[in-house]
Amino acid sequence: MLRAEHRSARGSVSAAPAVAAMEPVQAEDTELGILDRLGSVILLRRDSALFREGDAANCYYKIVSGAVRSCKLLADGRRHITDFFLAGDFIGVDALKTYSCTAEAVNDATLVCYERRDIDALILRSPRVGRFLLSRVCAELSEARCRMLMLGRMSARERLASFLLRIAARSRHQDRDTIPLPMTRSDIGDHLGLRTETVCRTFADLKNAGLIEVASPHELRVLQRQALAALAQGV
Amino acid sequence: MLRAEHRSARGSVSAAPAVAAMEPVQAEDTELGILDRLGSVILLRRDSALFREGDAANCYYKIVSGAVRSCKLLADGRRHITDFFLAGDFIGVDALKTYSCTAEAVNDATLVCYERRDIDALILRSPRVGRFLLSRVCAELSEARCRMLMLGRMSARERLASFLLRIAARSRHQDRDTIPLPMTRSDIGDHLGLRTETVCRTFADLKNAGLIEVASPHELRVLQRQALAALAQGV
DNA sequence: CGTCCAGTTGATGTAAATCAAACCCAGTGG
DNA sequence: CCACTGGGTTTGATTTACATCAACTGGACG
Repeated sequence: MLRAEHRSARGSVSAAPAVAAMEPVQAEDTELGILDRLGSVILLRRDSALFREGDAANCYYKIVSGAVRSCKLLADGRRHITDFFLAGDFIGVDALKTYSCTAEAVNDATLVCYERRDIDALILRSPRVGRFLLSRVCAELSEARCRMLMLGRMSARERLASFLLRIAARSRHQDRDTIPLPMTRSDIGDHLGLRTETVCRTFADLKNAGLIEVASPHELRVLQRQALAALAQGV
Repeated sequence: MLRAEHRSARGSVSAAPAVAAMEPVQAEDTELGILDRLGSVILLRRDSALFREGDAANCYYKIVSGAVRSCKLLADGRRHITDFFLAGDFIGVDALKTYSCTAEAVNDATLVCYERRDIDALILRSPRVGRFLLSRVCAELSEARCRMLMLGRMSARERLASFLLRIAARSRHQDRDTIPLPMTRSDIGDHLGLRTETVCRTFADLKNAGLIEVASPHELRVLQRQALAALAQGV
Protein backbone atom coordinates (compact mmCIF):
# COMPACT_ATOMS: atom_id res chain seq x y z
CA MET A 1 0.00 0.00 0.00
CA LEU A 2 1.36 3.35 -1.02
CA ARG A 3 1.46 5.80 1.82
CA ALA A 4 2.01 8.91 -0.20
CA GLU A 5 -0.95 9.90 -2.31
CA HIS A 6 -0.22 12.73 -4.66
CA ARG A 7 -2.65 15.01 -6.30
CA SER A 8 -1.35 14.38 -9.74
CA ALA A 9 -1.13 18.05 -10.70
CA ARG A 10 2.33 19.53 -10.83
CA GLY A 11 2.87 23.00 -9.47
CA SER A 12 1.71 25.74 -11.76
CA VAL A 13 4.60 27.62 -13.28
CA SER A 14 4.38 31.36 -13.56
CA ALA A 15 6.55 33.04 -16.16
CA ALA A 16 7.39 35.99 -13.92
CA PRO A 17 11.09 36.68 -13.31
CA ALA A 18 12.21 35.62 -9.88
CA VAL A 19 13.96 38.76 -8.75
CA ALA A 20 11.33 39.91 -6.30
CA ALA A 21 11.21 36.55 -4.53
CA MET A 22 14.96 36.26 -4.20
CA GLU A 23 16.00 38.48 -1.32
CA PRO A 24 19.19 36.89 -0.05
CA VAL A 25 18.32 34.42 2.68
CA GLN A 26 21.79 32.98 3.16
CA ALA A 27 25.20 34.62 3.18
CA GLU A 28 26.35 32.57 0.18
CA ASP A 29 23.52 33.95 -1.89
CA THR A 30 25.07 37.34 -2.17
CA GLU A 31 27.81 35.74 -4.24
CA LEU A 32 25.19 34.40 -6.56
CA GLY A 33 23.27 37.47 -7.57
CA ILE A 34 23.77 36.34 -11.14
CA LEU A 35 21.41 33.46 -10.46
CA ASP A 36 18.50 35.74 -9.66
CA ARG A 37 18.07 36.78 -13.24
CA LEU A 38 17.79 33.19 -14.43
CA GLY A 39 15.09 31.76 -12.21
CA SER A 40 11.33 31.60 -12.58
CA VAL A 41 8.88 31.20 -9.74
CA ILE A 42 6.91 28.04 -9.06
CA LEU A 43 4.00 27.54 -6.70
CA LEU A 44 3.58 24.06 -5.33
CA ARG A 45 0.50 22.89 -3.45
CA ARG A 46 0.71 20.70 -0.36
CA ASP A 47 1.55 17.08 -1.25
CA SER A 48 2.03 17.69 -4.96
CA ALA A 49 5.26 16.49 -6.55
CA LEU A 50 7.97 18.81 -7.82
CA PHE A 51 9.68 15.91 -9.58
CA ARG A 52 9.86 12.15 -9.19
CA GLU A 53 12.67 9.67 -8.79
CA GLY A 54 13.89 8.77 -12.27
CA ASP A 55 12.60 11.93 -14.01
CA ALA A 56 15.11 13.62 -16.32
CA ALA A 57 16.83 16.26 -14.21
CA ASN A 58 16.27 19.49 -16.13
CA CYS A 59 16.10 21.96 -13.27
CA TYR A 60 17.64 23.01 -10.00
CA TYR A 61 15.32 24.57 -7.46
CA LYS A 62 15.62 26.90 -4.56
CA ILE A 63 12.98 27.13 -1.88
CA VAL A 64 11.63 30.57 -1.13
CA SER A 65 8.90 29.65 1.34
CA GLY A 66 7.29 26.49 2.65
CA ALA A 67 8.92 23.09 3.01
CA VAL A 68 9.70 20.23 0.64
CA ARG A 69 10.49 16.59 1.39
CA SER A 70 12.61 14.33 -0.79
CA CYS A 71 11.78 10.67 -0.50
CA LYS A 72 12.36 7.17 -1.80
CA LEU A 73 9.86 4.32 -1.84
CA LEU A 74 10.12 0.54 -1.80
CA ALA A 75 7.75 -1.51 -3.94
CA ASP A 76 5.52 -2.35 -0.96
CA GLY A 77 5.14 1.28 0.06
CA ARG A 78 7.75 1.54 2.77
CA ARG A 79 9.02 5.09 2.55
CA HIS A 80 12.10 6.95 3.62
CA ILE A 81 12.28 10.73 3.61
CA THR A 82 15.91 11.47 2.86
CA ASP A 83 15.60 15.09 3.86
CA PHE A 84 13.41 18.12 4.42
CA PHE A 85 14.24 21.32 2.57
CA LEU A 86 13.35 24.72 4.01
CA ALA A 87 13.42 28.32 2.79
CA GLY A 88 16.84 29.09 1.35
CA ASP A 89 17.75 25.48 0.56
CA PHE A 90 18.63 24.21 -2.90
CA ILE A 91 17.16 20.99 -4.17
CA GLY A 92 18.01 18.82 -7.16
CA VAL A 93 21.59 20.06 -7.40
CA ASP A 94 22.99 16.59 -6.86
CA ALA A 95 21.17 15.02 -9.82
CA LEU A 96 23.23 13.49 -12.61
CA LYS A 97 20.98 12.61 -15.55
CA THR A 98 17.90 11.85 -13.49
CA TYR A 99 16.69 12.72 -10.01
CA SER A 100 17.50 10.09 -7.40
CA CYS A 101 14.55 11.03 -5.18
CA THR A 102 11.00 12.23 -5.46
CA ALA A 103 10.41 15.77 -4.17
CA GLU A 104 7.03 16.77 -2.77
CA ALA A 105 5.69 19.82 -0.98
CA VAL A 106 5.10 19.37 2.75
CA ASN A 107 2.86 22.44 2.73
CA ASP A 108 2.08 25.06 0.10
CA ALA A 109 5.45 26.26 -1.08
CA THR A 110 7.09 28.80 -3.36
CA LEU A 111 10.29 27.93 -5.19
CA VAL A 112 12.52 29.32 -7.87
CA CYS A 113 13.35 27.08 -10.77
CA TYR A 114 16.66 27.33 -12.65
CA GLU A 115 17.05 25.59 -15.99
CA ARG A 116 20.04 23.34 -15.79
CA ARG A 117 21.34 24.28 -19.21
CA ASP A 118 21.38 27.92 -18.13
CA ILE A 119 23.27 27.11 -14.96
CA ASP A 120 25.73 24.85 -16.72
CA ALA A 121 26.43 27.60 -19.24
CA LEU A 122 26.84 30.07 -16.40
CA ILE A 123 29.32 27.84 -14.64
CA LEU A 124 31.67 27.95 -17.60
CA ARG A 125 31.85 31.74 -17.29
CA SER A 126 31.70 31.90 -13.52
CA PRO A 127 33.47 29.00 -11.78
CA ARG A 128 32.40 30.48 -8.45
CA VAL A 129 28.85 29.33 -9.13
CA GLY A 130 30.11 25.84 -9.91
CA ARG A 131 32.11 25.73 -6.71
CA PHE A 132 29.10 26.89 -4.74
CA LEU A 133 26.86 24.16 -6.14
CA LEU A 134 29.57 21.57 -5.57
CA SER A 135 29.89 22.72 -1.98
CA ARG A 136 26.12 22.23 -1.56
CA VAL A 137 26.37 18.64 -2.78
CA CYS A 138 29.34 17.90 -0.53
CA ALA A 139 27.53 19.37 2.46
CA GLU A 140 24.50 17.22 1.68
CA LEU A 141 26.67 14.13 1.50
CA SER A 142 28.25 14.96 4.82
CA GLU A 143 24.79 15.39 6.33
CA ALA A 144 23.66 12.13 4.79
CA ARG A 145 26.50 10.36 6.56
CA CYS A 146 25.49 11.79 9.90
CA ARG A 147 21.99 10.61 9.14
CA MET A 148 23.21 7.09 8.40
CA LEU A 149 24.98 6.97 11.75
CA MET A 150 21.72 8.10 13.32
CA LEU A 151 19.58 5.53 11.51
CA GLY A 152 21.97 2.69 12.16
CA ARG A 153 23.00 3.30 15.72
CA MET A 154 20.83 5.74 17.65
CA SER A 155 17.75 5.22 19.83
CA ALA A 156 14.39 6.84 19.12
CA ARG A 157 15.01 9.57 21.73
CA GLU A 158 18.41 10.34 20.28
CA ARG A 159 17.06 10.46 16.73
CA LEU A 160 14.28 12.81 17.66
CA ALA A 161 16.61 15.06 19.64
CA SER A 162 19.04 15.40 16.76
CA PHE A 163 16.20 15.93 14.31
CA LEU A 164 14.72 18.73 16.40
CA LEU A 165 18.02 20.53 16.82
CA ARG A 166 18.74 20.27 13.11
CA ILE A 167 15.37 21.71 12.17
CA ALA A 168 15.70 24.40 14.83
CA ALA A 169 19.09 25.44 13.48
CA ARG A 170 17.86 25.61 9.89
CA SER A 171 14.48 27.26 10.23
CA ARG A 172 15.74 30.54 11.54
CA HIS A 173 12.81 31.52 13.64
CA GLN A 174 13.09 34.83 15.50
CA ASP A 175 12.94 32.83 18.71
CA ARG A 176 15.82 30.33 18.69
CA ASP A 177 13.94 27.89 20.90
CA THR A 178 10.64 27.74 19.05
CA ILE A 179 10.65 24.98 16.45
CA PRO A 180 8.04 25.03 13.69
CA LEU A 181 7.27 21.53 12.41
CA PRO A 182 5.37 21.85 9.13
CA MET A 183 5.50 18.09 8.49
CA THR A 184 3.28 15.37 9.96
CA ARG A 185 4.31 12.83 12.58
CA SER A 186 4.32 10.22 9.89
CA ASP A 187 6.72 12.32 7.79
CA ILE A 188 9.00 12.63 10.79
CA GLY A 189 8.78 8.90 11.36
CA ASP A 190 9.63 8.14 7.75
CA HIS A 191 12.61 10.44 8.05
CA LEU A 192 13.91 8.91 11.28
CA GLY A 193 13.13 5.27 10.58
CA LEU A 194 10.35 5.15 13.20
CA ARG A 195 6.57 4.70 13.13
CA THR A 196 4.17 7.54 13.84
CA GLU A 197 3.21 6.09 17.20
CA THR A 198 6.83 5.91 18.27
CA VAL A 199 7.39 9.53 17.26
CA CYS A 200 4.40 10.56 19.39
CA ARG A 201 5.44 8.53 22.37
CA THR A 202 8.98 9.83 22.15
CA PHE A 203 7.78 13.42 22.00
CA ALA A 204 5.72 12.69 25.12
CA ASP A 205 8.83 11.16 26.62
CA LEU A 206 10.97 14.23 26.00
CA LYS A 207 8.15 16.41 27.30
CA ASN A 208 7.87 14.40 30.54
CA ALA A 209 11.62 14.64 30.93
CA GLY A 210 11.23 18.43 30.72
CA LEU A 211 13.42 18.80 27.64
CA ILE A 212 10.74 20.17 25.37
CA GLU A 213 7.26 21.64 25.45
CA VAL A 214 4.66 20.70 22.84
CA ALA A 215 2.84 23.94 22.03
CA SER A 216 0.81 22.32 19.26
CA PRO A 217 1.37 19.37 16.95
CA HIS A 218 3.19 21.72 14.60
CA GLU A 219 5.12 23.87 16.99
CA LEU A 220 7.21 22.99 19.97
CA ARG A 221 9.68 24.67 22.22
CA VAL A 222 13.10 23.70 23.50
CA LEU A 223 13.37 23.91 27.28
CA GLN A 224 16.76 22.32 27.90
CA ARG A 225 18.95 22.78 24.88
CA GLN A 226 22.02 21.33 26.60
CA ALA A 227 20.33 18.08 27.52
CA LEU A 228 18.80 17.81 24.09
CA ALA A 229 22.18 18.38 22.44
CA ALA A 230 23.76 15.73 24.67
CA LEU A 231 21.11 13.24 23.56
CA ALA A 232 21.60 14.24 19.93
CA GLN A 233 25.29 13.39 20.17
CA GLY A 234 24.64 10.11 21.87
CA VAL A 235 26.36 11.01 25.14
CA MET B 1 34.37 1.48 24.82
CA LEU B 2 35.95 2.10 21.46
CA ARG B 3 35.49 -0.75 19.06
CA ALA B 4 38.04 0.29 16.50
CA GLU B 5 41.62 0.06 17.70
CA HIS B 6 44.09 1.58 15.33
CA ARG B 7 47.74 0.95 15.14
CA SER B 8 48.69 4.55 15.30
CA ALA B 9 51.13 4.43 12.38
CA ARG B 10 49.94 6.07 9.17
CA GLY B 11 50.66 4.31 5.91
CA SER B 12 54.17 4.74 4.67
CA VAL B 13 54.34 6.96 1.64
CA SER B 14 56.66 6.03 -1.18
CA ALA B 15 57.82 8.79 -3.48
CA ALA B 16 57.55 6.64 -6.62
CA PRO B 17 55.32 7.94 -9.41
CA ALA B 18 52.07 6.09 -9.63
CA VAL B 19 52.02 5.25 -13.30
CA ALA B 20 52.75 1.57 -12.91
CA ALA B 21 49.96 1.03 -10.43
CA MET B 22 47.40 2.87 -12.49
CA GLU B 23 46.21 0.52 -15.20
CA PRO B 24 42.69 1.67 -15.93
CA VAL B 25 40.28 -0.25 -13.75
CA GLN B 26 37.15 1.59 -14.77
CA ALA B 27 35.97 2.96 -18.09
CA GLU B 28 35.99 6.53 -16.79
CA ASP B 29 39.64 6.28 -15.95
CA THR B 30 40.69 6.39 -19.55
CA GLU B 31 39.42 9.96 -19.65
CA LEU B 32 41.64 10.81 -16.77
CA GLY B 33 45.04 9.73 -17.96
CA ILE B 34 46.27 13.13 -16.92
CA LEU B 35 45.74 12.16 -13.31
CA ASP B 36 48.20 9.32 -13.49
CA ARG B 37 51.17 11.63 -13.64
CA LEU B 38 50.16 13.46 -10.49
CA GLY B 39 49.68 10.62 -8.01
CA SER B 40 52.07 8.96 -5.61
CA VAL B 41 51.63 5.47 -4.18
CA ILE B 42 50.71 4.77 -0.59
CA LEU B 43 50.80 1.46 1.25
CA LEU B 44 48.36 1.13 4.11
CA ARG B 45 48.48 -1.68 6.64
CA ARG B 46 45.35 -3.40 7.90
CA ASP B 47 43.43 -1.24 10.39
CA SER B 48 45.68 1.78 10.06
CA ALA B 49 44.05 5.13 9.31
CA LEU B 50 44.42 6.95 6.01
CA PHE B 51 42.89 10.07 7.52
CA ARG B 52 40.55 10.91 10.36
CA GLU B 53 37.29 12.80 10.61
CA GLY B 54 38.15 16.48 11.02
CA ASP B 55 41.64 16.28 9.49
CA ALA B 56 42.42 18.99 6.94
CA ALA B 57 41.55 17.51 3.56
CA ASN B 58 44.75 17.84 1.56
CA CYS B 59 44.47 14.77 -0.66
CA TYR B 60 42.17 12.72 -2.80
CA TYR B 61 42.87 9.00 -2.98
CA LYS B 62 42.20 6.20 -5.37
CA ILE B 63 42.31 2.58 -4.30
CA VAL B 64 44.52 0.29 -6.34
CA SER B 65 44.21 -2.88 -4.28
CA GLY B 66 42.71 -3.89 -0.95
CA ALA B 67 39.70 -2.35 0.74
CA VAL B 68 39.11 0.74 2.85
CA ARG B 69 36.25 1.58 5.19
CA SER B 70 35.06 5.10 6.01
CA CYS B 71 33.43 5.46 9.38
CA LYS B 72 31.99 7.80 11.97
CA LEU B 73 31.99 7.30 15.73
CA LEU B 74 29.80 8.48 18.58
CA ALA B 75 31.39 9.49 21.87
CA ASP B 76 30.52 6.18 23.52
CA GLY B 77 32.08 4.12 20.73
CA ARG B 78 29.04 3.29 18.65
CA ARG B 79 30.31 3.13 15.11
CA HIS B 80 28.82 3.40 11.66
CA ILE B 81 30.73 2.43 8.55
CA THR B 82 29.40 4.77 5.90
CA ASP B 83 30.91 2.79 3.07
CA PHE B 84 33.50 0.32 1.89
CA PHE B 85 35.82 1.34 -0.93
CA LEU B 86 37.31 -1.23 -3.29
CA ALA B 87 39.91 -1.23 -6.07
CA GLY B 88 39.12 1.56 -8.53
CA ASP B 89 37.12 3.67 -6.08
CA PHE B 90 37.98 7.25 -5.20
CA ILE B 91 37.89 8.38 -1.59
CA GLY B 92 38.00 11.81 -0.03
CA VAL B 93 36.67 13.59 -3.12
CA ASP B 94 33.66 14.89 -1.22
CA ALA B 95 35.67 16.70 1.45
CA LEU B 96 35.26 20.45 1.79
CA LYS B 97 37.90 21.81 4.16
CA THR B 98 38.11 18.75 6.36
CA TYR B 99 37.23 15.08 5.96
CA SER B 100 33.79 14.18 7.26
CA CYS B 101 34.73 10.57 8.01
CA THR B 102 37.68 8.54 9.19
CA ALA B 103 39.15 6.22 6.56
CA GLU B 104 40.88 2.99 7.59
CA ALA B 105 42.27 0.00 5.74
CA VAL B 106 40.16 -3.15 6.01
CA ASN B 107 43.15 -5.19 4.88
CA ASP B 108 46.59 -4.27 3.56
CA ALA B 109 45.91 -1.85 0.75
CA THR B 110 47.63 0.13 -1.97
CA LEU B 111 46.35 3.56 -2.93
CA VAL B 112 47.33 6.49 -5.07
CA CYS B 113 47.38 9.87 -3.42
CA TYR B 114 46.63 13.07 -5.35
CA GLU B 115 47.47 16.42 -3.81
CA ARG B 116 44.34 18.50 -3.81
CA ARG B 117 46.10 21.66 -4.90
CA ASP B 118 47.40 19.78 -7.95
CA ILE B 119 43.94 18.52 -8.81
CA ASP B 120 42.31 21.88 -8.23
CA ALA B 121 44.85 23.48 -10.55
CA LEU B 122 44.25 20.76 -13.11
CA ILE B 123 40.49 21.31 -12.99
CA LEU B 124 40.92 24.90 -14.12
CA ARG B 125 42.65 23.68 -17.28
CA SER B 126 40.57 20.55 -17.77
CA PRO B 127 36.94 20.92 -16.71
CA ARG B 128 36.38 17.29 -17.67
CA VAL B 129 38.31 16.25 -14.56
CA GLY B 130 36.15 18.53 -12.45
CA ARG B 131 33.00 17.08 -13.92
CA PHE B 132 34.26 13.58 -13.28
CA LEU B 133 34.96 14.26 -9.62
CA LEU B 134 31.60 15.99 -9.25
CA SER B 135 29.90 12.97 -10.77
CA ARG B 136 31.65 10.77 -8.19
CA VAL B 137 30.29 12.87 -5.34
CA CYS B 138 26.78 12.87 -6.79
CA ALA B 139 26.88 9.11 -7.23
CA GLU B 140 28.01 8.71 -3.63
CA LEU B 141 25.15 10.88 -2.45
CA SER B 142 22.68 8.85 -4.44
CA GLU B 143 24.11 5.67 -2.91
CA ALA B 144 23.94 7.20 0.53
CA ARG B 145 20.23 7.81 0.04
CA CYS B 146 19.63 4.19 -0.87
CA ARG B 147 21.55 3.27 2.23
CA MET B 148 19.38 5.50 4.39
CA LEU B 149 16.26 3.82 3.05
CA MET B 150 17.87 0.52 3.90
CA LEU B 151 18.88 1.52 7.43
CA GLY B 152 15.54 3.10 8.19
CA ARG B 153 13.13 0.66 6.67
CA MET B 154 14.59 -2.74 5.80
CA SER B 155 14.87 -5.98 7.81
CA ALA B 156 18.16 -7.69 8.61
CA ARG B 157 17.70 -10.18 5.75
CA GLU B 158 16.94 -7.44 3.28
CA ARG B 159 19.91 -5.37 4.41
CA LEU B 160 22.28 -8.26 4.07
CA ALA B 161 20.91 -9.22 0.66
CA SER B 162 21.34 -5.72 -0.72
CA PHE B 163 24.78 -5.44 0.83
CA LEU B 164 25.93 -8.69 -0.76
CA LEU B 165 24.65 -7.76 -4.20
CA ARG B 166 26.27 -4.35 -3.99
CA ILE B 167 29.63 -5.82 -3.03
CA ALA B 168 29.29 -8.50 -5.69
CA ALA B 169 28.61 -5.89 -8.37
CA ARG B 170 31.56 -3.76 -7.35
CA SER B 171 34.28 -6.30 -6.70
CA ARG B 172 34.50 -7.55 -10.25
CA HIS B 173 35.54 -11.08 -9.53
CA GLN B 174 36.01 -13.34 -12.55
CA ASP B 175 33.12 -15.43 -11.23
CA ARG B 176 30.07 -13.18 -10.94
CA ASP B 177 28.60 -15.27 -8.15
CA THR B 178 31.60 -15.50 -5.86
CA ILE B 179 31.67 -12.66 -3.35
CA PRO B 180 34.91 -11.87 -1.52
CA LEU B 181 34.27 -10.28 1.88
CA PRO B 182 37.53 -8.77 3.12
CA MET B 183 35.82 -7.15 6.12
CA THR B 184 34.85 -8.76 9.44
CA ARG B 185 31.30 -9.58 10.55
CA SER B 186 31.52 -6.68 12.95
CA ASP B 187 32.45 -4.33 10.09
CA ILE B 188 29.46 -5.58 8.14
CA GLY B 189 27.26 -5.09 11.18
CA ASP B 190 28.48 -1.55 11.70
CA HIS B 191 27.73 -0.85 8.06
CA LEU B 192 24.22 -2.28 8.14
CA GLY B 193 23.19 -1.13 11.58
CA LEU B 194 23.24 -4.66 13.02
CA ARG B 195 25.29 -6.51 15.63
CA THR B 196 27.85 -9.16 14.71
CA GLU B 197 25.65 -11.94 16.03
CA THR B 198 22.74 -10.82 13.90
CA VAL B 199 24.94 -10.75 10.81
CA CYS B 200 26.04 -14.33 11.51
CA ARG B 201 22.54 -15.56 12.16
CA THR B 202 21.23 -13.84 9.06
CA PHE B 203 23.97 -15.39 6.93
CA ALA B 204 22.95 -18.76 8.35
CA ASP B 205 19.38 -17.88 7.57
CA LEU B 206 20.09 -17.08 3.93
CA LYS B 207 22.16 -20.23 3.71
CA ASN B 208 19.35 -22.40 5.09
CA ALA B 209 16.98 -20.76 2.64
CA GLY B 210 19.34 -21.88 -0.13
CA LEU B 211 20.06 -18.35 -1.34
CA ILE B 212 23.77 -18.34 -0.61
CA GLU B 213 26.60 -20.69 0.27
CA VAL B 214 29.22 -19.74 2.85
CA ALA B 215 32.50 -21.01 1.43
CA SER B 216 34.51 -19.44 4.23
CA PRO B 217 33.98 -16.48 6.56
CA HIS B 218 35.51 -14.28 3.88
CA GLU B 219 34.10 -15.74 0.74
CA LEU B 220 30.61 -16.74 -0.16
CA ARG B 221 28.67 -17.67 -3.21
CA VAL B 222 25.32 -16.60 -4.60
CA LEU B 223 23.02 -19.53 -5.36
CA GLN B 224 19.77 -17.74 -6.16
CA ARG B 225 20.49 -14.31 -7.48
CA GLN B 226 16.86 -13.62 -8.33
CA ALA B 227 15.58 -14.36 -4.86
CA LEU B 228 18.41 -12.37 -3.33
CA ALA B 229 17.65 -9.40 -5.60
CA ALA B 230 13.97 -9.58 -4.67
CA LEU B 231 14.91 -9.43 -0.99
CA ALA B 232 17.30 -6.56 -1.66
CA GLN B 233 14.49 -4.53 -3.20
CA GLY B 234 12.13 -5.31 -0.39
CA VAL B 235 9.62 -7.24 -2.51
C1' DC C 1 50.64 -26.32 23.45
C1' DG C 2 48.36 -22.32 25.07
C1' DT C 3 46.62 -17.89 23.65
C1' DC C 4 43.93 -14.98 21.01
C1' DC C 5 40.51 -13.40 18.19
C1' DA C 6 36.90 -13.84 14.74
C1' DG C 7 33.04 -16.45 14.12
C1' DT C 8 29.15 -19.12 15.51
C1' DT C 9 25.16 -20.77 18.30
C1' DG C 10 21.98 -20.61 22.33
C1' DA C 11 19.04 -18.33 26.01
C1' DT C 12 16.98 -14.26 27.47
C1' DG C 13 15.70 -9.25 27.45
C1' DT C 14 13.88 -5.08 25.41
C1' DA C 15 12.96 -1.14 22.32
C1' DA C 16 10.16 -0.37 18.93
C1' DA C 17 6.53 -2.31 15.86
C1' DT C 18 1.99 -3.63 15.47
C1' DC C 19 -2.82 -3.75 16.48
C1' DA C 20 -6.58 -1.25 18.37
C1' DA C 21 -9.23 2.43 20.09
C1' DA C 22 -9.99 7.17 21.32
C1' DC C 23 -9.38 11.96 20.66
C1' DC C 24 -9.03 16.48 18.69
C1' DC C 25 -10.25 19.80 15.62
C1' DA C 26 -11.23 21.92 11.19
C1' DG C 27 -14.44 21.62 7.67
C1' DT C 28 -19.04 20.80 5.77
C1' DG C 29 -23.60 20.62 5.39
C1' DG C 30 -28.23 19.86 7.16
C1' DC D 1 -26.10 25.91 15.66
C1' DC D 2 -25.00 21.40 15.96
C1' DA D 3 -24.24 16.70 14.04
C1' DC D 4 -21.10 14.43 11.12
C1' DT D 5 -16.94 13.42 8.82
C1' DG D 6 -12.13 12.51 8.22
C1' DG D 7 -7.31 13.28 8.68
C1' DG D 8 -3.83 13.66 11.86
C1' DT D 9 -2.57 12.67 16.60
C1' DT D 10 -2.40 10.38 20.95
C1' DT D 11 -2.60 6.51 24.33
C1' DG D 12 -2.99 1.54 25.59
C1' DA D 13 -2.03 -3.65 25.09
C1' DT D 14 0.51 -7.05 22.89
C1' DT D 15 4.04 -8.98 19.76
C1' DT D 16 8.45 -9.37 17.62
C1' DA D 17 12.88 -8.63 15.52
C1' DC D 18 16.92 -7.71 17.01
C1' DA D 19 20.14 -6.77 20.97
C1' DT D 20 22.39 -8.53 24.74
C1' DC D 21 24.71 -11.83 27.53
C1' DA D 22 27.08 -16.05 27.59
C1' DA D 23 29.40 -20.04 26.11
C1' DC D 24 31.83 -22.75 22.67
C1' DT D 25 34.64 -23.51 18.19
C1' DG D 26 38.41 -23.41 15.27
C1' DG D 27 42.16 -21.50 12.83
C1' DA D 28 46.61 -18.53 13.28
C1' DC D 29 50.64 -17.83 15.64
C1' DG D 30 54.34 -17.36 19.02
